[in-house]
Amino acid sequence: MCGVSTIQDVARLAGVSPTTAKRALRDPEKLTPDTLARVQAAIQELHYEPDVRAGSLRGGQSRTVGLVVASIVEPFFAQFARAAARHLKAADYTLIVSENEYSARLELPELRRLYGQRVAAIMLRPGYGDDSREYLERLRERGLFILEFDYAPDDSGFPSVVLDHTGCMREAVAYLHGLGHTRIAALGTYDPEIHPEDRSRTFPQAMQDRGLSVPPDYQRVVLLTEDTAYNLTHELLALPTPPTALIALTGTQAIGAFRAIRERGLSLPGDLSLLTFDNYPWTALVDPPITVIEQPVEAMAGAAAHAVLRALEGGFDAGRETTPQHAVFPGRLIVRGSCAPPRVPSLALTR
Amino acid sequence: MCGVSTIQDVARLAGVSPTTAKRALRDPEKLTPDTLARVQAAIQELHYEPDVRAGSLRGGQSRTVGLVVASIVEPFFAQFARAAARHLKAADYTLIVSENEYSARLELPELRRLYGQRVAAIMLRPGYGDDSREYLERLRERGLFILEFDYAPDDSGFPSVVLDHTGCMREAVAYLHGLGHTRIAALGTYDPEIHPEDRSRTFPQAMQDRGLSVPPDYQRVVLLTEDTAYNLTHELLALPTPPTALIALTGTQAIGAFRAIRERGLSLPGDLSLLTFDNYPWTALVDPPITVIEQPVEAMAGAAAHAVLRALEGGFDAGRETTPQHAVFPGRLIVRGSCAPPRVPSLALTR
DNA sequence: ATGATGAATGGTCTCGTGTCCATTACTTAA
DNA sequence: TTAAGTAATGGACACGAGACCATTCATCAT
Repeated sequence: MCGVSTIQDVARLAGVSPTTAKRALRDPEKLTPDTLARVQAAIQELHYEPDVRAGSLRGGQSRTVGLVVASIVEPFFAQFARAAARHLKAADYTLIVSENEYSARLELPELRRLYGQRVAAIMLRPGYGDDSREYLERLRERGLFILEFDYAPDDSGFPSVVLDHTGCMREAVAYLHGLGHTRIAALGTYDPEIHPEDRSRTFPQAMQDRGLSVPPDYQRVVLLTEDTAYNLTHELLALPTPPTALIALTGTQAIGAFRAIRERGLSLPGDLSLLTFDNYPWTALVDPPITVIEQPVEAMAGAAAHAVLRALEGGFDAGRETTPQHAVFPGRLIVRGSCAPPRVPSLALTR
Repeated sequence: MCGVSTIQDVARLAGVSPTTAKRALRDPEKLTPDTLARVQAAIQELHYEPDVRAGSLRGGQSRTVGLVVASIVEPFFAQFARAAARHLKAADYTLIVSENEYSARLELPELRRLYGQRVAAIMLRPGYGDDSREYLERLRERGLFILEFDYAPDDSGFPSVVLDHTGCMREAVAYLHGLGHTRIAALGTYDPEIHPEDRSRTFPQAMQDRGLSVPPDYQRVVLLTEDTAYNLTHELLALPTPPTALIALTGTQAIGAFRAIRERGLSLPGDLSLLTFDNYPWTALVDPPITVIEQPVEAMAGAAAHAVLRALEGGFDAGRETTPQHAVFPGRLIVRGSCAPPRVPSLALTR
């Protein structure tokens, strides 16, 4: 009873050839009812389960898809992973998840590992830097379907699924400006190498569209973590002319910002306005509840999964479209209580 | 340049046999420096990456470990997955994560999928019910190392890594009782089929140890989700003699409970005390900050990963210990502001 | 009665790698 | 110089399943 049973064992027990035995699983209608029953009984008795590794060895790629997120602890990515896994599971694909911590350097070994498993496709939140860029191209040449999500570099030749970061940023700035804010800071400034990320990148433009500008001393290049958001918030609020409104780029950043704001004894929204991306449950529970921009996570994950399935299942060159598809999803501003007009009339308005 | 390159291609390019070529990867010291250099150059040029599926086909099991969590969106499990993945990655194992939503019925297909991948071991938060019990036994007979974490059924013959649920529950009850509470409710009642979970199971005993009892109308069998915690909280607080203290069994439950409490216009800790498992960042941010029991997630995940590695790497029967190891980790009560003496002197004290 | 047809089943090769054994060349001691 | 020994390299096979082609047997039309 110990040890693994193969289709050979099943065949022997049922008194048929291996070829016939596996037909019981793949084209049952091709078999005599009697034979079918005998084979099925053998499968039952031996608890036979096909070895997908051996099966996929022939065809080249496995029924496996890699998902590289920045951090599985960030609920956005966890939700994304869950939803994508559900869709892929329904098509009998297995998802392998790994993390890159927003870094292309850490991402490279993950990609190698996934390729070692001969995944059929990779869904990737690209990390910062180009360390893995070349490798991704090579994977595509090797026939893998590569899809970027959450962030897609400008020059990316891969299909992508992203939030409408630009539109969301514009809406956030418009909302805060409409309340009277002019001294607005985002928790992180764009940097092509250290912090290339579309929310921070489009923030200055969103400000300019409203006739506003970002003071140089509001511009700090940081990473997307709770601690850096915490430190950055402290630094910004200690400036001679601190911002009157803060935009956190992720829910994790919002936690750091909220902590710092509370430590400084400032009250929301009286002393300061706070707005964040990601509608996490806790954002509605704190006092005041935080105004957020919600991402359609499920929809984006579904779109990503279906793009993968279309490329893999679909005919010959379904994955080789000449122009890669770029899907952009709208965010939704949910106004709660963390934003209000600034206390002191802004000087910038009189300029 | 298109297509996948194999060790054969490398060998051909380097002008050696496949056997020699792969020695460049496995025992480089066995080769002449000259040959080694030639092969390495070929590997570089072709960007050769071994196919782990083919490699593992021979040995039976793959360098792959399955992790079945209840919900990847629950930060406890996400953290666990991250930490376990790090340890396993260091030993060159790949982690495949899947979810069972606390249900053994949903778990069974997940186990089949993992076995189809011929994972070498499975780390499992067992679901409720015995649908998959028999299958797990069979996997063990097949040589897989099975480890349970977070929850281990009484009769489980598998090694396990769990929190000291009993001790934590006792500490929670002792703390609340020490404040004067006698009408304490846990958000969920033990049921062998629907809700077998150690926190709720040991709650009545923890109460009894203090001379307290759980009123029948506080006992409701529910699932571990935000919505059920929300509904249950509403129901409990609508009782003629509602509890004066609530214990949420998970951080997700705490969100539901907090929402319901706020909706009823009750204030913490004046009208009601709330205590929860899982020290999530937001619990310190709400008003009042919530008193929690923190789990040593990283340590538990590390212990689980090392148990797996010991069983897989270690000699012949390292994984076949006669008595399975059961590791129990202590929780830590972090007192914040959500618990206080009950407003009305409890009648139970005078009984 | 015979050839054609088609259903049911079996045989063989392939995938890419690891393991084991065989072979070659080259050194060293007698 | 030769036998023994060793370092370096090559060849054959196994792993488990899928793909494709071959074979057997019964049925049916001519």
